[in-house]
This record gives sequence, C-alpha cells and structure tokens, in this order.
Amino acid sequence: MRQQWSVEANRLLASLPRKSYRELLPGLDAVTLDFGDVLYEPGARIRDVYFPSRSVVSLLTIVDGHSALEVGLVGCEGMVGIPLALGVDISPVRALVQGAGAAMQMSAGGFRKAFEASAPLQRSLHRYTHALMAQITQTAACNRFHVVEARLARWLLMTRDRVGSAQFRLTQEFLSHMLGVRRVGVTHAASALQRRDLIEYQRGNIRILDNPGLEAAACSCYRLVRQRA
Amino acid sequence: MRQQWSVEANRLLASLPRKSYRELLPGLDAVTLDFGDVLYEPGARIRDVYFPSRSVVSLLTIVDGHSALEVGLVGCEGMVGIPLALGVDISPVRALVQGAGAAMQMSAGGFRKAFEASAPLQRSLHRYTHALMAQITQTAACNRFHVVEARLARWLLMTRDRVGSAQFRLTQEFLSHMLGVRRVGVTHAASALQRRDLIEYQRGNIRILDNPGLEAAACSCYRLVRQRA
DNA sequence: ACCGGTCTGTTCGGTTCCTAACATAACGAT
DNA sequence: ATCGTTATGTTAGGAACCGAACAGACCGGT
Repeated sequence: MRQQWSVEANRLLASLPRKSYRELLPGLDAVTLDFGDVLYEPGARIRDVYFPSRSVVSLLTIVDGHSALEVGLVGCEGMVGIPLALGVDISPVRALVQGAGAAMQMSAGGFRKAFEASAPLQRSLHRYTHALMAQITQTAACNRFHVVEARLARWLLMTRDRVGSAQFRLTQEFLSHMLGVRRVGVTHAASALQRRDLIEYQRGNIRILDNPGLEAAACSCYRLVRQRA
Repeated sequence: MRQQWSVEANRLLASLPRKSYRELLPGLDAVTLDFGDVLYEPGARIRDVYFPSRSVVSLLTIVDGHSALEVGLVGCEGMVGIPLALGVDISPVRALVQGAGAAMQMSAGGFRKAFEASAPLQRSLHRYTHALMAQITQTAACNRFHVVEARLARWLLMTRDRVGSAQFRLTQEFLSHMLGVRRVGVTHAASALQRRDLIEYQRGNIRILDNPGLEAAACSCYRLVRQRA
C-alpha cells in the first residue's frame, strides 16, 4: 500500500493508463534517496532511472572540472534519466539528490524494455523531455540576465514546489553551486531576502516566510516554467 | 539531381536507410532560407520542420520581451522543429536563419505521419534531440562562466563548421543578440581578436584567419560540443 | 557629390560579481 | 567545557559588463 502510494505520487507514473502502469510495476523498486547522493556523473553510463515522488534531484553541468551550474530540477513531475528515453545511455550531467525522500527506481534494462512496449509511457516521457528542454532553456537565459537575488528566490520557490514544504535543508555553499556563483554572492542575496522577512535561515535550515513576497522578488522565469509544466 | 544532393547534405537524412528516406522524399521540398528569416516564434505553432543542408539556424530564447540569447545552433547535423518529434507542436524558442542557404522543408502534418511510420527516423531524431539538449546545457554553462571574447570565438568556430566556410556575413549587433551581451561588448571582443590577427571583419563581413589560434582563444566548450556531436 | 542609413568605435559612470582573505558563530564529539 | 568542524558574515580591491550616448566610417542611391 505504501508502495502503491509512492508510485502514484509521481505524476508521470500516475498519469499512465492503469494497464500500462501495471505492466511497469514489477520493475519498479521503492527506494529512499538521501541528500547528497550522486545518481549520475557526467559521461558515465546510466544504470537506473528514477521517478521521484517526494524527493528532488538537481541536474548539474560541470565546467572546467570545478564549477557547477544547475540546469534542471526534477521532482514528482518528472523522471531522472531522460537520455534513456532518447536511446542514449550516457548522462551529460551530474544528477544530485537535493531533497531527500522517496522515489521509484528501475534498472536501465528494465526501463528500455518497458519503454519500448508502452506507447503511453513513450508519449508521457517525450512530452516531459520537451518540458525539461524548455526548463533548461529558460534557466540558461535566467542565469545570463538576472541577478543572484532574483535567481535565489526563484530557486527556493521551485524547490518548495517540489518538496511540498516551506522548510528544507541546504547550505549557502550548496546553493552557490546551484546558482553558479561564489558563496559570498549567496550570503549577500540571502541576507537581503531575510532582512525583508521573506525567508529565514540558520545553518542549512531555510524556511520561506512570505510566499507572495518571495514570488515578487523572484524573476519572471519562475512563473514561466511553472505554467508550462 | 540537385534536390537529391540537398537531401543527402543533411546528415540526419543522409544517415537513414535507403528505404526510410525514399518514403520521406515525397513530403520534402527543397527551399532556400534567407538570412533573417524567422521560422518560429516562441509560443507559436510549428507549421513546418527544416533539415538544413548548407543553411544555419539559431535557436533563441526571448527574455522579458526584449533580450535574446542563443541556446542552440542547428546546421546540416540536425533538424529545426524538434518539439514535433516529442509530440509537442509549440516552439519554446525563436528559430532565426543565421546563415542563408538550402534546406529541406516538410509540413508538420507530413512530418508527424512520416515520423510515426519510420523507426529509423525516430531513432535518429531522438539521438539528435539528446545531442541538442547537451548543447543547450553546455551553452548555458558557457554563458554563465566564460567571458565574451572566448564565447565569441567559440561562436565563430561553430558557425564556420556549419556553413562550411571561413567567411560569412554578420554584424556585431546581430552577434550581441546571440551572445546575450551589449553590442559594445562584441566590439571590444572582436577588436581584440582582430588585433591578434585571428579574424578580420568589416561591415558585417567576418573572415577567420587563424583557425588554431581562434580555437585556442575559444573556451573549452567548443571542443566539448564538437566531439559529442 | 551629396545624403541617409548602417555598421563600428569610443567614452564614462555605475553595478554586479569575482578573488581572496579573514572573522564570527553555532554545533557535535569527547 | 573545550576543541575541531561547519556554516555564515564581512571586507577590500579589481574585472567584466551594463546603460546611455555620441562620433566616425563606410556604403548605396540619387
């Protein structure tokens, strides 16, 4: 029963016709993803795909070996391992668990078979692939044009939407990797938001206090990717 | 015969088994894309797809109504209209002809039918979709971390690869939209490259003089997306 | 030869973010 | 209670780029 719930909490799986998803079930394992887990490294083979239910996974590009930048955020609306749905088994990005929680896991081989056998699954995943491309595109422009404070606000809101809670754990150091800036920049932006009573935080615990206020502080990208998803 | 050549000049079409591509042929029209043509506007319906042979098409996101930023560059290695291969008929980006030249055009309806009927076409396009996602991802990081001069060098090299010529027409104003910076920034970067005898240009005519030199001036992203494509 | 439009070069003050340190504060373990 | 570790705050100088405006150069048309 608990497993059943987990499956349905992922919107991709939940949207499948009953028959399709019953065929899928035997290959799915309920797992818990822990904060900091690295699901894929760039250039490495994809061994499993994941359908997050209450967990959140960041997709990061690694530049010049050191700098990281988040390009996508996957929660219960998506799947981690999209390249497999495109016939490629190498991940171009690092997949990092950013919010611990439940997910359904499936082996790459099992997924390939299930994917080929199920037209509804193909349709869902291809539509999601498109949404993810749009998200990556939007993020690219956002990172280019918007200031850190607005990007931070957007990122906190997107995370909240995916974890389903106004409070979550993450350090400024971690955030700096997501936003592709120095930690100092995050400190400045976060202090500013806290000073305006939009958020509060201490030692890795962040809580959103003023939702509409934070949305106003975020760049328009937040609304755009939200209404498109 | 001329049409035959055009078809084969697009690597996606050329890689199809003879049978698949013969089924495709009746729906394909040889067209010439002109510099500045807008094939799609963001949010609008995709009416046709394009397989460039000697033309080059930029994919741009539009932010806040005014700023533009290139996220992808499509030449003979790809197709313009990838959303259709994912079951979506709305383009999230503007598609702008950046290098005039020949392409094969196909109506959205014709493409959908052909796509559903041809497994090899599906495979090729899905693989290309993955490559395009990787390119967008790389571009996102590049725009975030690398300085204008290196990005300009990369962009010139990528364009050269796709038009197949060391000389092409484009103004600094145009380049500034591609790179997402002010024109002044392009002037600075271009002057610097010219001063080092890597390129020469005048009134929209750019010529690459020193290939290895320009590659050295470009950021590593150039090599990365090249070897992956 | 002249004019208008396009393309390129330059300037200058201001903002954002970087680089690189160092300082403080909270927490956990012994 | 103390100490090491982790998280956050602060500072200062500099680089990259912005915003806005203007100046010169080149071209085509008449």
